[in-house]
Amino acid sequence: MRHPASPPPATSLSPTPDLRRRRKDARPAELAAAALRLFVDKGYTATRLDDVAAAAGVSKGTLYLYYPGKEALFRAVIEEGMVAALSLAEHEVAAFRGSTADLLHALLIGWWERIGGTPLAGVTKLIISESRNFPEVAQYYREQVLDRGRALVRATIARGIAEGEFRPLDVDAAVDIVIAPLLLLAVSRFSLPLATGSIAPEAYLETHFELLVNGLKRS
Amino acid sequence: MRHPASPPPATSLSPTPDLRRRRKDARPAELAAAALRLFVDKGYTATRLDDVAAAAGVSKGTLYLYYPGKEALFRAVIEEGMVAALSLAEHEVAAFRGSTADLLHALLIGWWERIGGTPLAGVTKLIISESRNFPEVAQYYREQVLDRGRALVRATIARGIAEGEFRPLDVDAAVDIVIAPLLLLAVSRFSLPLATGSIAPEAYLETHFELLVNGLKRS
Amino acid sequence: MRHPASPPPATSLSPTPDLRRRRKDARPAELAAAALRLFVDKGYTATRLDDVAAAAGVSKGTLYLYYPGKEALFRAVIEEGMVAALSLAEHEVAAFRGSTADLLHALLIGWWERIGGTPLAGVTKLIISESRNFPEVAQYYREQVLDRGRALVRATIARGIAEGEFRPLDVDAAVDIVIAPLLLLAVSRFSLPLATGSIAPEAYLETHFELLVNGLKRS
Amino acid sequence: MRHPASPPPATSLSPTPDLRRRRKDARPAELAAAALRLFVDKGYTATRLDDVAAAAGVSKGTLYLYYPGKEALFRAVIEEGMVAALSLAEHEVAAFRGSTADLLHALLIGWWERIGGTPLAGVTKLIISESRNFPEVAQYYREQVLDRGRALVRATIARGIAEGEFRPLDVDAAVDIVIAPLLLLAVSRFSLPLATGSIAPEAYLETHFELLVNGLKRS
DNA sequence: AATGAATGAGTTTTCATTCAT
DNA sequence: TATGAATGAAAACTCATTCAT
Repeated sequence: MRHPASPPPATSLSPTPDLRRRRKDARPAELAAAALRLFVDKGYTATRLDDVAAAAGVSKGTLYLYYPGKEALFRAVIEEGMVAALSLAEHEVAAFRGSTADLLHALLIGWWERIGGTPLAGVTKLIISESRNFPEVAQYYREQVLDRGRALVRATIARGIAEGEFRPLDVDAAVDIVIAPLLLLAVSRFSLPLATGSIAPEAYLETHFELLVNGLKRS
Repeated sequence: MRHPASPPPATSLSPTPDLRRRRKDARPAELAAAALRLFVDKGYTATRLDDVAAAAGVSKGTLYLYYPGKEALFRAVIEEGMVAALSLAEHEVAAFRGSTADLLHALLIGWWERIGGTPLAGVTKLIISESRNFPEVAQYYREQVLDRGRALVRATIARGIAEGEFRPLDVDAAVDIVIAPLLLLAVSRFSLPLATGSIAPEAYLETHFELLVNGLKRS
Repeated sequence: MRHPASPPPATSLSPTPDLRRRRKDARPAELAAAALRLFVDKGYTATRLDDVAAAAGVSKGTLYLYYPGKEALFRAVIEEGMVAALSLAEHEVAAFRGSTADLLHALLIGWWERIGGTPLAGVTKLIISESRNFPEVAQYYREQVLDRGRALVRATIARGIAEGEFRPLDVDAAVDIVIAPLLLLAVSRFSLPLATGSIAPEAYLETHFELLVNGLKRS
Repeated sequence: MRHPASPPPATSLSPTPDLRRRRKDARPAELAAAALRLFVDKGYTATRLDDVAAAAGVSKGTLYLYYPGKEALFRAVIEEGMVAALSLAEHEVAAFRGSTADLLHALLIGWWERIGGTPLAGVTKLIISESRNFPEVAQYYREQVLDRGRALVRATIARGIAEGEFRPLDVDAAVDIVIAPLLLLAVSRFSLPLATGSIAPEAYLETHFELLVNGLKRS
């Protein structure tokens, strides 16, 4: 604890209060979160910046204090959050001890908890809808999210084959079969129920896992 | 009334009446095809009717002779083609004689030939992107396309179980697992390669089928 | 008069009436004229395209049918009219027969009639005000208008010296002294009366000429 | 009340009070100088107060501590400096002893040294560009600067005529001819080289003077 | 039927001004 | 005094829709 006799240095040069500072620091993320919600719901072009501002509780002009324009806001929305979630998953896979089936199960559950069941899942719909209009952003997403996610699943399946737990098969194709239902589940949350005619996401994932493993497992 | 056997006299004021008639009859479909291409590529809101008209080789005003507005054009794009393809599939399934695995295989191949590999596949991306903005259209698509397609797959799996070819399992969830890779494949053609990192669609479908059956089949 | 038996060829392919065509052809010049008036009066930035459209009697959107944006309108305003007037003057100078003093007088009068006394004079104020904001346009104006105009005066003075009518002097500097009052007169019409405290432009030009010649003429 | 001989104790809460005071007193002039530079370069409307503040090294809010708004800043820019320079010239003319030609020469040189060659010359371009948007400011400038400057030249020419050094002529028109090249020279420094195609300002002024006098002087 | 010029409501973006700190 | 985050009115530009021809 600081000695009571020493007053805090009166820095007259930095009178900016903490409250304002904290607000300013949090703004970009708040704005991006509001934008994500609306972009995912209505699409990029159909979303008005007026609405984004209103959803974030600021005026239209304030948006431009933090992002130079609508497209920059879009980039921020795509390039945020997802990458952090992936890094976490990569560490977990590296540290996992147990059967490959359990690892695969952990991957599915982890995906749901940190991506599929969160607002981040909307990014999937957004990137599907807008990739043609933003090729560089799509490129970034592909390299930093899709390819890394696919590598994670590929390593897991390869591990299962190497250890004799899974039968030999076309690993790349299997990766797609693992991933496809996840992506559809994510997209379904923000559009039509393309997947999961009626069942809950958790049950859906369990069935997916069960089918997968019984298909992959050496009979 | 015109006599059926006598062709209309080709006056200089109405040259090539047949050609124009044929052209006129084909117009709506041509316009819808052009609109589909652009809607799928850029999204509904970002597509300008100017561009649709140009792509169809007509003037902007002409669009309004065939469709009352942009939204009507969108409805036409969604509500056309897909339903016909489904009816065909329904008849084929009903008439199929052979193992259920073969039927499932025929379904996947038929889907690719009549939907997945054609411009119609773009409707899938379009519905994902725009369903929130057009709830009634989404409702129509769900009932007339998704539900009927899912019913087809469900009947097939149920047939396999009933005949002892497949092991008993949660049929509804299995339907999703069957369908998800198809939808992702369709969407991938018009956005990012979400599925099929590198392999050809046909090989992708074969692997999907192989994995499915070895997972479904009683071991 | 056309023979009554020969009907005008019914070109069903070009139903565009002359009236509309004539209107469309005249539009760019009408818009540029309105823009010139407002740009000169208020300045480029302070002029609203809404006002330009209103002054031209069209809607805002119509402007964009003829010019891709505000800057293009500015370019058109600067790059039109002045050059044609200059070409005319160049021909007149080349064809002139008479004393150099008379030629100089004709130049001043001709300038007033075709530029200084017309709306074109406003371009001078406009280019002064905006040249820093539009370097390429300024470059064009300098080469196509200023330099050519200056060359005209220079040739005239050189002619006078060569024929012994004027005394030898620094021709380039003299050119500026000839031109400066003209430019100020033009600018004065659209801003403050920088020149011509009170007298009429014609009298102003006559005095300018008289002073010039009595300064140039061999005493 | 503070004793005049004892300087204020330099407390840690108000460091460098003298410097700050001096800074504070100089602020309005510093701000006006920065504003002049930018207004002249880009025009009044196209200049952002953000940029003025940045150029003066203060924050945007600080501007409003010294001027109530953008227009007030414009007024200050116009109404400062020029008047002082004129008063000086008026005194010099009144006290001048020598030939009228020498006086005229001194006027031209003095103008260049105290106005034409300094940032003040920019005011000329600014007034030309903006007079229509600020009629009262233009009125002030006309009365306090233009009319007084013109009176100075008029008195000089009249003196020459009265003393038999110049031939009789229309004095008002002659004033314009004297002034026009100066104004153009000033404007040229901040826009296109309307005057002085290539020569240096000093040589330009000397030629102007020589031409003028040889035109004014009794032959 | 077909055209395409014209419209004006709607959207993005800018910036003078305010005000809490 | 000084700051700079926040505002919102205003301006450039777009595009679905209309309609005279």
